[in-house]
Amino acid sequence: MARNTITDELIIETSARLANEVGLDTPSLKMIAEALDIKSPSLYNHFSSLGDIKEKLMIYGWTQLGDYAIASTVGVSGYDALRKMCHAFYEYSTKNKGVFQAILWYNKFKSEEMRSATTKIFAILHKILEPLNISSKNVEHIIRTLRSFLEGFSLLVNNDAFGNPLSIKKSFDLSLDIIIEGIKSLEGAK
Amino acid sequence: MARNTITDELIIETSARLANEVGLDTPSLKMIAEALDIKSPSLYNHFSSLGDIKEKLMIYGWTQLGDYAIASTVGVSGYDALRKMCHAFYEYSTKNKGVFQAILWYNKFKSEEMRSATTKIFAILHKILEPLNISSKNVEHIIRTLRSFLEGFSLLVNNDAFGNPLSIKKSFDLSLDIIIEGIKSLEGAK
DNA sequence: TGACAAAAACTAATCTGATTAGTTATAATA
DNA sequence: TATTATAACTAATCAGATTAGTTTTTGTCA
Repeated sequence: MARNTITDELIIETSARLANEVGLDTPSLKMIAEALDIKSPSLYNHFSSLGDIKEKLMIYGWTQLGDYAIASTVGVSGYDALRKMCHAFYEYSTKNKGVFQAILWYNKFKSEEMRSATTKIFAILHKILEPLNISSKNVEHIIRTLRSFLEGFSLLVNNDAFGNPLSIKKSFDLSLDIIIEGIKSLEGAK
Repeated sequence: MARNTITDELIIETSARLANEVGLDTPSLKMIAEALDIKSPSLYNHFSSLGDIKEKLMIYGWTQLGDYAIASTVGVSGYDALRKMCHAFYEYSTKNKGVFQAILWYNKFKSEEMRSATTKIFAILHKILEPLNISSKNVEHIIRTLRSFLEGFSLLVNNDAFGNPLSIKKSFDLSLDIIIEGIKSLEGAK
């Protein structure tokens, strides 16, 4: 062993902070190294490339986002829990823009590590949705609907893609109303 | 004037093709120049930087996507038109992955050119939604819902972010059902 | 028709940042 | 205390974007 002040975790946390401050594409090995007070080639003792760091950042992000979303559902259930979780997702994504950018690169088939970083949050989503009288074959589809909306909305907000005259919060709440009412009426009709 | 075989448009079209083939982040000035059979510094006679090219690609993408989406609604109206337009959006986005990646960078406040590239499609969306008995103050919010869902879903598909056991087409159609039913029931209740 | 001026292409050079090679220092452990 | 693996360092390489300066082309106008 040798000087072990700098851990892999510390590097990822530092990269996350920098990415949130300046955007994901911007932090270079140089910036990360400087923030840690080492020289950039030393980072190769921990990661194989800048791309590798970004990938680990994605996994770190999913884990954090998952924990945060799950924590938000404590003590509630049903559609209330679903709403809380969506709000938590949105909050995390817009307060951690750089990490969220990394999260968007998620590719289910890339590695076991990636899949497992998202297992928990999917399991909780299932637990929330299953008692709601939704046909089990539709639960999986509905999770895709929610995910698409949440990632899309957060991305648009982070990019200032919405015109400003209209409240973003109202758009988000109304969107959730629409989706939840849509689920109810569709499943009621079944 | 001088040798005018290579136009700005040709450069953007070539970049679009390359981006769709290898991903937006990948095409370098070198690749673009090689595809056009010129040297990379010559590109600076047309664009100020690689970032500039990507921005023009975004505008090109929004224009193409807009035209394609609008064309899809010819001869239909109401929720049918809405569905067609959504399908067209999805189709374009997943068949032009690189350009779609650029489209995601859209920032409403960045330039007049960008705003105007999206004016047409928003105008048509308004025309479709307004006769549907939706309160006018909600039309704008609902457009945000749709946009979020469409961009999010396409992004997830392009990244192979969905597990495969389940049909993506069914997810998309069910999602549209949910959103449309949600709009109806919400507006009916008003 | 022929010379000019603007535009576009070229080559050569610079700069930055990622990555690799090879060396040195440190800390755990036997 | 000597060994050894690891992590950090410096120096070097490489690639790609960008800039500087030069040459070529072509539409235009006298």
